Amino acid sequence: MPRLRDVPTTAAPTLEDVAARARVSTATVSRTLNTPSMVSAATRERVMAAVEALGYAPNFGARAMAAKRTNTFGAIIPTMENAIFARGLQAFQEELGHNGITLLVASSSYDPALEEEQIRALVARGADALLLIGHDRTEAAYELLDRRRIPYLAAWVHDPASVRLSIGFDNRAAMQALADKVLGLGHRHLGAITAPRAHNDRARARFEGIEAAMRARGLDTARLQVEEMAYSIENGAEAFRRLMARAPRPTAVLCGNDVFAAGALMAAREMGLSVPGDVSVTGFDDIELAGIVTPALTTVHVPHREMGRRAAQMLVALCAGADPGPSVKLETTITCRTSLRPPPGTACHQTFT
Amino acid sequence: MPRLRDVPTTAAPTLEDVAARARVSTATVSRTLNTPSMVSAATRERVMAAVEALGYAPNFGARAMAAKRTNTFGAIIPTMENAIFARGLQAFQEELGHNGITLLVASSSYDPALEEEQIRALVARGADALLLIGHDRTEAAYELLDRRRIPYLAAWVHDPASVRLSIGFDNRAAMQALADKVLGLGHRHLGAITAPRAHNDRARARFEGIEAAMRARGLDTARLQVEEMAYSIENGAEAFRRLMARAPRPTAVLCGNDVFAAGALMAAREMGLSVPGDVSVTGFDDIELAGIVTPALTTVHVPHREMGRRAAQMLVALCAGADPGPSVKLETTITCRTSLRPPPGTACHQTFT
DNA sequence: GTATGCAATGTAAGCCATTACATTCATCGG
DNA sequence: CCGATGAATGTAATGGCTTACATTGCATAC
Repeated sequence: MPRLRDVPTTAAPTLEDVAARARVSTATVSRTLNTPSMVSAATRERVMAAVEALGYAPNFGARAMAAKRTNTFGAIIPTMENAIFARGLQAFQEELGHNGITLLVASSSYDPALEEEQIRALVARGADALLLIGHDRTEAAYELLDRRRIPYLAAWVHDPASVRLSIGFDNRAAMQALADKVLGLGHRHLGAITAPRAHNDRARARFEGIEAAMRARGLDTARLQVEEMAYSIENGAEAFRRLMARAPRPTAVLCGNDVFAAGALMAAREMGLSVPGDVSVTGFDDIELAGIVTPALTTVHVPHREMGRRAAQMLVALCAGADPGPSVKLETTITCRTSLRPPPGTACHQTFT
Repeated sequence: MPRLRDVPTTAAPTLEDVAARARVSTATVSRTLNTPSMVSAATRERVMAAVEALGYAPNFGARAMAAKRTNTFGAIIPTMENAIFARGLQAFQEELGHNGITLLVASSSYDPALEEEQIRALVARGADALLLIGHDRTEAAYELLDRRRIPYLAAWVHDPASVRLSIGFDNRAAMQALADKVLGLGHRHLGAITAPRAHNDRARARFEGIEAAMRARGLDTARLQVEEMAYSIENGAEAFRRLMARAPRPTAVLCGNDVFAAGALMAAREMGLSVPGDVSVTGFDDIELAGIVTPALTTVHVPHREMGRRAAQMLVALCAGADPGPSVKLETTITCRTSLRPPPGTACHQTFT
């Protein structure tokens, strides 16, 4: 049986160890590491050699305590279980990386109390700034952030009514545009699958977008069949089944996101329903999944990467005391794939792209 | 235009502030928070009231420095871009939560140098223990961990040849079983899509599993067509296209994971190839995606949640100085869906479940 | 040659919580 | 009624780093 090499245990080397080895003061070592320009080239070399030899890595806690900043940002997203926030967050992280900033991520499970707790935890950990999703959170959370003057930014939303700095898109208008397209194809019996709207402004706005589209065409929003469930593929499937059991049966189901829509497609297949032959399905977000499922989803495309990148830039500016500029509104587009078509029984020559 | 409420800015309250307000010493406050049983009920109440009133949260850095532990574990996974590690990590995190431990996650992009850097960063941040994926990493990384006596655990692998503690499954045997099933159906021209094997023992083992299955049936492994690319849907599609251009064209493509397989299915559809009519495709991991794509993937099911949960238990034990037990080998199974069938031209009455 | 300024480096005061050790005080046995 | 005991609390050292301020030494200007 193989044996582990014996490695001598060593306490973590400290600044002092490095200083002793390089025969300088701890201040010089610190400067070499943080503001190299303040140190002569010869000294710098000697210090770096010592750092190298000792495998020195600064103790984070000590550094944070002394410097009062950590070069760490935090992000709290509702969930990591699906890819909805993955791409945006990836871009956010990359951009932070270019600025020498580390990202700490936490998830709140769409629960305001948990989000507040996570905010507290990240602040205690010394996060210099926070990226949050949407505007819906507890009063206490806002108070904490404002009291401590922690810069923060709400992403994934653009709500003209809010004073808080944000970067995102108009969820309501985006969904309204999609719903209008659906109605334009002749659909009159719509179903909607939405996430719980209580603490989720994005879900609320998207849902209102559907209602707005209907009202704009003089349709009674009471005709809209609704299922409200937590985001998940399985729930999307379940909600779809329920909608198909309603009377009148919807000819188009608008899903609050692509994950729901993927579940709906699965359920449709199981029920022997053809999409888009018997019923149309739309998504929202245009995550990778949307292009993979069969039929590929017609959905709202969101510029996730740009949102993440620019969010990072704004927060960095904010932290530096610079002007981050006003809230940013990004444009969404509708990505037309194959899951949306006119309702059954519509003349074939009708255009529907 | 709405205006922000004016919130009085306050520096973060410290232990001393709390102590002053509760008219006790800082030691008593600390004890109230960490070992409440050592404090009288009356004092405890007074202290907690002060904590509440001030919105006090202990400064993480200071605590880490004084206590020499952080109740924080770290995990470094190769990627967050797809769901491969999501479920296992979720379970890991949940189990840690039950033990009052916070999880910090970093990703290495399958790059050993970056992983080493991340390890260093997490250690500097005071991680009490680390969860790592696989056994392939730099000598320096191992040395660092051993020197500092940071408990760590390799997950997603079970390699009998390694001394290092691990929890996972036998990637080689699992893939061999699947490949054997494919060969058993009559396929003789196999294609493989693998992740870069250089620094990835899981990818290597899975690939060797295919070769082993072929050898066990007396087949020449030279007949195996290989494409090696980084994990991604698009790369899976590209690799599949290339394999289909080879002669002889494979009748079954074994993918290193479900993400590749999803890409392969997409490419097949674009090329007008029927799966599994013209060509079979298999995955690995059985992530949610596997059941969603059309056709649904035949793949290797991995007990991700159990792996995550037990990994947490082992690391917690290790940290407590208790015996974590030996390395754990988990069993995988083959999940049969519809993407695998005998090669075209095979008699129809043949069983292939 | 002296005054001046500046670059390079050193000294030491914090930052905030934990905890070993010291102190206080009430209770109990004898 | 005294000393011993132990629960409750306080005192102060400690940890590793940054940075304001102090010092040094050299080049430049006059």
